[in-house]
Amino acid sequence: MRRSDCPISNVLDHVGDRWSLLVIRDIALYGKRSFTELLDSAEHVATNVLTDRLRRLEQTGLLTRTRDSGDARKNIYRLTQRGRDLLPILIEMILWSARHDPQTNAPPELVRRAQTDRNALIADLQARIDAVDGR
Amino acid sequence: MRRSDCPISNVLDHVGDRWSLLVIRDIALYGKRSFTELLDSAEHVATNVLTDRLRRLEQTGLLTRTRDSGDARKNIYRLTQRGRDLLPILIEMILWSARHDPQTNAPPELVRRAQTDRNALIADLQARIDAVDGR
DNA sequence: AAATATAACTTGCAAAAAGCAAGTTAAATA
DNA sequence: TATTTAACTTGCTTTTTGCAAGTTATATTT
Repeated sequence: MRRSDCPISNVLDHVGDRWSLLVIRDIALYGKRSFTELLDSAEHVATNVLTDRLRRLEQTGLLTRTRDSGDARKNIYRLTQRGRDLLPILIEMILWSARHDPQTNAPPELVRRAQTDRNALIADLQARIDAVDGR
Repeated sequence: MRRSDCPISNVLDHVGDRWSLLVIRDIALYGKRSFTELLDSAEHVATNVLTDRLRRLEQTGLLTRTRDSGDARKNIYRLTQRGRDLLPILIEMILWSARHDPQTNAPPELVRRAQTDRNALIADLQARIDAVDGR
């Protein structure tokens, strides 16, 4: 499983594929929490791949799965603190694309705050996640 | 090729696999510049995969390939500005592992500077890359 | 000059992962 | 009761990865 003791390699062992960080993104930034919501993204992940990624992310402690108390068919996927702490990596990716690939739709206001007010932005985004999760 | 206009997805389209960012790491942080040096990492990438990743990273403008003037067998792989600008992402990955997986060998001094003196650290790392590349 | 070594691949093949469509099960809604 | 929805699961094909061996051009050693 773990390829080396390198901290970068370690992160890639968790989320170093084309889908895992998109799941994290959808939960962290778009407030998605259920399987069908996560399925419904512009990148069109296959159901079996999404099932697999959710299981792996749960197993490695990046998110939790609970049954919806209101609708027993639904699972609710929430980020753990480990998962929420991937936010800075997502932010840096947004900044990279904003700089080097302006065709992507990085929200200008978010980019501006990330550059001027990084820590406060991250705190705000964390707070928003907590709010959605009722914390 | 591009799955969506999302800036995060865009970065993953470039380096969203288990090897590309390790190549970037080895060039940016360990001063490696040739194929054999890049082969010789703890994670043991296969030659055909390394060849493929170098070609892709070159095609998407993250690095350049030139012949070594001293030894005509050697290629020299250097990061472009696009590639060097991935450094903040690598830094955040190191911080994540330092926090959540202390078994990894994140250099404590680098972690400390990343937390207290982020911009200066990144400038220093950039300068070191430039120095290796003779800029 | 000939033999050996090195750098950077390339090829072939088996195994793993991804992608796609269709099917399944349990729970909710009409 | 019939239909819809949520979350998978299965089967199958394509793509990617991993591993070992082979190739070509250049450099070094004898």
